[in-house]
Amino acid sequence: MAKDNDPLQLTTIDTDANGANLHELVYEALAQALIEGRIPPSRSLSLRGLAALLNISAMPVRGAVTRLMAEGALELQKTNNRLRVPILDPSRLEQLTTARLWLEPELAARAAVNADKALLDRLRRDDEALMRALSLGDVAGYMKANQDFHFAIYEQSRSGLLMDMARSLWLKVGPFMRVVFGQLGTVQLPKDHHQDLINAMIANDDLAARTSMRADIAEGSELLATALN
Amino acid sequence: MAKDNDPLQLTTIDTDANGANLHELVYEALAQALIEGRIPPSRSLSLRGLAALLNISAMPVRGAVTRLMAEGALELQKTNNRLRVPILDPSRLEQLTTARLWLEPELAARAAVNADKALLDRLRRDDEALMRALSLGDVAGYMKANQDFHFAIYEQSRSGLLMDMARSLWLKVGPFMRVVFGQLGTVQLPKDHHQDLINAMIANDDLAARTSMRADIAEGSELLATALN
DNA sequence: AGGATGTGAATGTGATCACAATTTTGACTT
DNA sequence: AAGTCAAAATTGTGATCACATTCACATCCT
Repeated sequence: MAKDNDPLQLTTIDTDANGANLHELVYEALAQALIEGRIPPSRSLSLRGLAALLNISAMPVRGAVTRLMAEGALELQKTNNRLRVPILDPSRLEQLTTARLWLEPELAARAAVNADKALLDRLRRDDEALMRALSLGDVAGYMKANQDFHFAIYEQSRSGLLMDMARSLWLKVGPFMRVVFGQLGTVQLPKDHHQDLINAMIANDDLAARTSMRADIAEGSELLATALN
Repeated sequence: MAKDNDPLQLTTIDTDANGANLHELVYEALAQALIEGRIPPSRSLSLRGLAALLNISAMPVRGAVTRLMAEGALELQKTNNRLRVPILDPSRLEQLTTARLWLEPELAARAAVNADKALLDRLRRDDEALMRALSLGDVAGYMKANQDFHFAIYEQSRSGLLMDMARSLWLKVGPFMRVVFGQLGTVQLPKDHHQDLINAMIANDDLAARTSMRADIAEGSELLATALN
């Protein structure tokens, strides 16, 4: 049954007063939880359990989970029919990193061309939130602020298909980033490239944006790789 | 209701004598149909229609279609609740091409390192089938042989995650490739780079594999771009 | 005749039930 | 007290039903 002290902190589903479908809302809630690392890899989920947690039927949860399994963010272990976050073995991590190291610099370069004042305001705000979380030792807050920062940029690229690919990659790394970053503590988390990225956006310098983003991803992935091997 | 003369030619679902789930089989049948371009962009599908076509309930079809919508291979038009292949506008095609031009050469390079005799045999067989289809003016046969050729290589890369990304991209181009290639006729379809790819695999030359694959994708995408603009 | 209109069919979505397979549990045995 | 085994609860999957919305088409009115 549903635990009251739920560590997942799923966004409460607004059953009515919303145009979207229910399974869409469930998907977004679960996806956000995965990206922010609120679903630990060890945790085993169940359709009915999640449904009870959200006070809805199991049906929309099934749809949402099906989608997440389709993009490899969740998997159903065939041996024991258990729903889990797929283990990030070295090979998987290497492929994920390779893809991110190409895709996200590309998105940053495209965003630099389109950058405007609204983006800069948002980036500065997200960066402040990130630094604040770092000083407070708040890993969860760091994860969320970091995601906001990155996807504010990707959004500006106006390349929805590539951005969706990036989001799908974040879905798979999120849970493990959370674990590793929690082990390391906020002091060691990457942050130095964010100012470079902001500067690149100000100057509409796509080349600088590309290299800065690449450095940012490389640093974060390095932490993951050393911790997981 | 189900038309008897069904142009989709969905693989008949083997209800029993199979370990996999039903919605998994439906997914594979639909995905294969999309990649081979047997589902024209104009065609509107329905859950119950497909279910009747396969002599099963609408439930597994729902699961399969949900997955395909998740990866952007199908979409549900919000205005009229109709299930269709998403239109490949110029922006979408550009992003798709950009992604393929990075991803698939990378997969080819990895495959070249692992290439063995079994792969070469399979590539030669697929290439023969491709040439045969070309000479017969059989666009559908060309699509299938071309897919077999490419994914035999990608399989050899032993990079499942990246290969899945590639498959997801093919899902989105397939229907439009079929249309455009049908308009052009088999004479103009790309084929010259396949022998280069085979040679690169023989020599375990990852660099040559990368450039040949890039040329192959570029040529095919060029045809698409000129036809769709 | 041509356009508005209303009725029935078909759509995706969600809930509920049934079922086989698995896990967990709890009582019983040694 | 520890191991064993059967009963009960839980799992994902699939079928069936209900419902609001939308589409298609025949009908009617002007």
